[in-house]
Amino acid sequence: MSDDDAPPAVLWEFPTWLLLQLSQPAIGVVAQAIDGPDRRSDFAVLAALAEFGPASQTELCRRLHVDRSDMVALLNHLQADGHATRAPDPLDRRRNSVSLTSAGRSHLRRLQKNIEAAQSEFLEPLPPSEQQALVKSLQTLVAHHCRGTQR
Amino acid sequence: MSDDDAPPAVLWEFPTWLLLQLSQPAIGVVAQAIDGPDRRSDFAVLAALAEFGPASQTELCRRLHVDRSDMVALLNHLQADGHATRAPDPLDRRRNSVSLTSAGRSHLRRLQKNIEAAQSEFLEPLPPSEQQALVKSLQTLVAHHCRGTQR
DNA sequence: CAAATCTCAGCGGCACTGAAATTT
DNA sequence: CAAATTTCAGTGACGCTGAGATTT
Repeated sequence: MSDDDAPPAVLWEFPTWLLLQLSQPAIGVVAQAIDGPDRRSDFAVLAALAEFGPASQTELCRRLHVDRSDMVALLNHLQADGHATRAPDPLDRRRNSVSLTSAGRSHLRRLQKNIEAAQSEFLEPLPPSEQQALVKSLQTLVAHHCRGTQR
Repeated sequence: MSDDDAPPAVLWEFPTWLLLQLSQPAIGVVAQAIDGPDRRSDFAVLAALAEFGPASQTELCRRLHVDRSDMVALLNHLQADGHATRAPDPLDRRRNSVSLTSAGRSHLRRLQKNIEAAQSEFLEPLPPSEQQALVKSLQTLVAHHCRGTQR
């Protein structure tokens, strides 16, 4: 009987350990929600393009904390799926101007609905007041710890 | 001026995204605290052995949510460093009885002090009451989402 | 010329799978 | 025999680095 699978008590008090434990469920619940060949950051890229308009790859990297190399692969996929386009920026031809296609826009809407449902599912064990407080605390920590971690 | 590196507003409301953003800082602050060749799960293994006594590899996997293959590599390192030993379990010779050495025990003490400091640093942007509430909420989510995810 | 942007090749840690060897 | 345990080989996503090509 009993907790043969209980983790050491020390870990249970370490927020960084709890957080890492939750990474996998967080990835899983979202992966299940998007239920397709999409990478996890596809939605983030589409959302950034929708909110801020066409952007260079470097700007997307800055906004989303994604590595420049990974952004290349990400956009290769989005482009192959017809969700985004790359065009040389006439103002600075070193840059690619990345734009959302109309197919990409509707794909984004679909993804957003599913991912929002996944968020609710993820927070479901907490009462609403704790849900709000948790999100607020996480926002504070992200704002403090995720500053200029990209190049 | 202004927020040229602001993420899309939608993401900012997604707890799973916030959580994933915090993974890297969480890993970083702990990595800096242990400041050595230790893998991130070394401390967890040592703590489990200290709290529950000698255990089989499968039991450690269950407790720590670590894959059986990764546990092999983990113990190879701990054994090479003289922090843990493997001995065939006389009661069931399929099992290895993994034990903490005295060197491992003192290594654990040193690690724990440093990692506890890292936790404080990680939570430092939050007022103490929010720190407590956050840990409590994370514990609830882990308890709910991390059930039998191992084999 | 130096600096910025994009691309590609590759590395290392990590979570995981499948299969073999041993033992119950 | 089936099932459990450990081990190894290999896969794939991910974060990252270094170097080359192009443009400013």
